Order: sequence, then C-alpha cells, then structure tokens
Amino acid sequence: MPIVVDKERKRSEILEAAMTVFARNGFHRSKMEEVAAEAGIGKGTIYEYFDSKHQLLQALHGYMLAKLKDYYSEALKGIEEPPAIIRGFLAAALASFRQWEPFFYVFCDVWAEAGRLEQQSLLRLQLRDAYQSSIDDLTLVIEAGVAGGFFDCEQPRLAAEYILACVDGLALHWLYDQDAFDLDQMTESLTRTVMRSLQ
Amino acid sequence: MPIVVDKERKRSEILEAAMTVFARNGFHRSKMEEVAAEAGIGKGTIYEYFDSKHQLLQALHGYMLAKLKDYYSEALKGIEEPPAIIRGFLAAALASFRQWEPFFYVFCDVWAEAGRLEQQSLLRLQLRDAYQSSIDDLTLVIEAGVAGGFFDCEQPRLAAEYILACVDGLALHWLYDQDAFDLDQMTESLTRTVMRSLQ
DNA sequence: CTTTAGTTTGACCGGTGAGTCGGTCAATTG
DNA sequence: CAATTGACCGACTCACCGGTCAAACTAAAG
Repeated sequence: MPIVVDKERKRSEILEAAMTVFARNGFHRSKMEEVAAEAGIGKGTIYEYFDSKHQLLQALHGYMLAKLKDYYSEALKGIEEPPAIIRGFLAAALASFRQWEPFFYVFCDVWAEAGRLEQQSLLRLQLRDAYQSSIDDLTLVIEAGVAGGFFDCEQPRLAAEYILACVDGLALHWLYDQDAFDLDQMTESLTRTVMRSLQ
Repeated sequence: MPIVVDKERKRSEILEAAMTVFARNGFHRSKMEEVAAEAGIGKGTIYEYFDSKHQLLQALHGYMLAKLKDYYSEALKGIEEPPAIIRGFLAAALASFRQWEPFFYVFCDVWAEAGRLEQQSLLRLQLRDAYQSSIDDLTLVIEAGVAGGFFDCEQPRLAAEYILACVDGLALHWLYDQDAFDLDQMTESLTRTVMRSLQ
C-alpha cells in the first residue's frame, strides 16, 4: 500500500505557511514557491491540496475566520451579563491586534481583492456572512442588555454596526501606526466610551 | 520651439484615469496600458510623468488625500460651533462614501500595499500624516466643545480616534455590503450616538 | 525482493506586463 | 520654408511566475 498522509494536517500546514508569507509580502508579491518553501514542501504539492493561488487565498480566509470565531467564543466563554460580554468582546478584540497581527495584513489583501470580484464570488460571500453574523451576535447581546435594564438603546443593530466599525477601523489604523497606540489604555477608555453611548 | 503642453493638466488627467482603472480592477490587476487607454494616450507617455507604476500609486494617493481635504474644508466652511462641526463632519463623511466611492477602493489597495513597505516609505508616511492630522483637527474641535460647555470628555484625542475609526470602518463595510446600509438613516443615528458619547 | 499505488517534486512551459527606446510629427523660430 | 525641439507613441524585450506533468520516491503487501 502507498504512503498514508494526514491530509487535514498537511492542509493546515500549508495554510499556516500561506498566512506567514502573504502577511509578510502581500498576496500579489508572494510566490507559490515561497509558500511551499515556508511549508517545507515542493511547489507541486500545494496543488494537491488547492486548485490555484486564488483558491488558496479563499481557503486561508475561511480558515482565519474560523480561528477568529473560536478565539472569541473562548474569550467570552461563561460570561452571561450583557455589559460583561461587551467588555470582554472589546478587550478580546484589541488584544487580538497584537496576537493575530498577520491576520489583519491578510484581511487587508482580502478586502482589496474582494472588492473587484463578482458579488457572488466566494470571497465576498465569506466576508459578508462573517460580518453579518458578527452584527447579529452583537445585536442580540445589546437587546438582551436593554431587556435586562442594563442599556438604553433604540436601535441595537445600528449600535452594533458602530461598535464593529470602530474596532475594525482601529485595527486598520493600528497596523500603520502601532507606536501611536497604547492598547491597554485604549481598551479601558474604549470600553468606557462604548458603555456611555449605550447608557 | 516644441509644443507647449499643460503638463500639470495632463498629469491630473493621468491620475484621474489611474483612479478609475485602479478602482475598477485593483492596483495589481491593472495594466499601465489600461491606464493609458483610459486617459486616451500612449503607454509611453505615462512614463514621461511618472517613474513607475508604484510611483503612480503614490502620486495618486497624495492627489486623493488633497482632494478629500478640500472636500472637507468646503463642507465645513463657515461652521463655527463644535457640535455643528461634528455633525457636519459626520454627514460629509458618510456622503463621501457614495460620492467618492472609487477613492475607497484605491485606499484599500494603498492600505494593503503600504503594510509591506518600509516604515519610512512615502506611502506609509503619507498615510500616517493624513491620519494624524485628521485626529489633530478633530481633537481641537472636541476640546473647543469641552471649553465651550457643549461636551464633556476627559480624553478628547481618544474620542477623536474612535470617531475616525468608526467612520473608516463603516466605509470599509459599506464597500462590501452597500445594500445593507441606509446612509441617510445612518447619518442621523450615528450623529446621535456620537453626540451622546460626548454627552 | 518485487510490485503496486499513493504521494512528492522541481524542471519546464507559456502567457504576461512593466518598462524601454528609436522613430514620428506638430509647433515654434529665424 | 527649413531647422530644431521635445512631447508622444507603441512595438519590443525580458524577467517573472502560475500552473503542469513525467519521473522519482516511499511504504506496505505479496
């Protein structure tokens, strides 16, 4: 019988390598050969697991979204009260800048790439779904907070949009001017600001 | 003597063409030949005005930043009271999504591109300067509002960061899910939310 | 040891696109 | 009108890289 390989494991290794290389050089500057070298395999092998460079980016995007989702549910595990969930979410978000820095570089590429694709392309759908489901989750938390008398907010969904937009905007700015940010101080002060706007 | 050409004018025409093409196809997918065709000139001519494709992007970025700056000072001309300035700024910002849509696509490319360049590269410096001076301006407005008794805000610079981050984040989300946004309603509600967080 | 079949590989191919350069020609000058 | 200038052009070059595939490799089975 032939060699038996842990396909799933090798697939992840390629994705991790792709993340490292794409984050360092950007998607378009990265060569498939570099990704292969980073993963310690030959270029041809990548094509056993992915159809094309573009599809590798798609798969990487899905992989990153899943990891981020796990990260958040881990960070918020067991927290029940809406205000505590919001606090935990903001803290986790800002902490993720440092912890998952390469992610954000790759996200920039995905954003730039997805904008020029068909509305129905997988990359755009992934992006939209992830965004909408984050909004949904946050909206539910705010609504629960209103119901529980913690918050006063007429349009929970819009409030959720603003909070997410603010976090994403900060991530973007942080990438280009890390020195100008004191993430710890910001966690503290952003939480206060958000809480105040939810009363 | 040779033909006398309005160099400055032609330079702008090339930049406008580059904006159209880069916004449509993305920087890396765009060919210099396409930009030339869009400008109605030969490819070689572009190299009379710009050194390279990368330098064209740099120049375009500077050009866009200058245009946006003009747009904001025009929109806010004559407004004196801090709360009115904030309202005007938010309205102008959200209106710019529609009006300057191609800008934001190109900004995505610039963000993705700049992240991989030296800290000292022109593109990064442009980005940082533009961002810091926006923050500075907004901070001054908030401080004036506090001094004038309109606002209550302990850390005006951080508040300014959050407002800008929120606007940039909304721009990003808007690009990928325009249908999910009602910009007019959002202008109204975002203004209320921001005002409330400044008390 | 040989066979078998799944797996890996990297030399190779072909398309591509940034940048070049020699030629063209309209406008200006004397 | 002839001479000169320099803006404009696009065919061409050549390095590059995504994707292919025939050969090599590996480990298990006979």
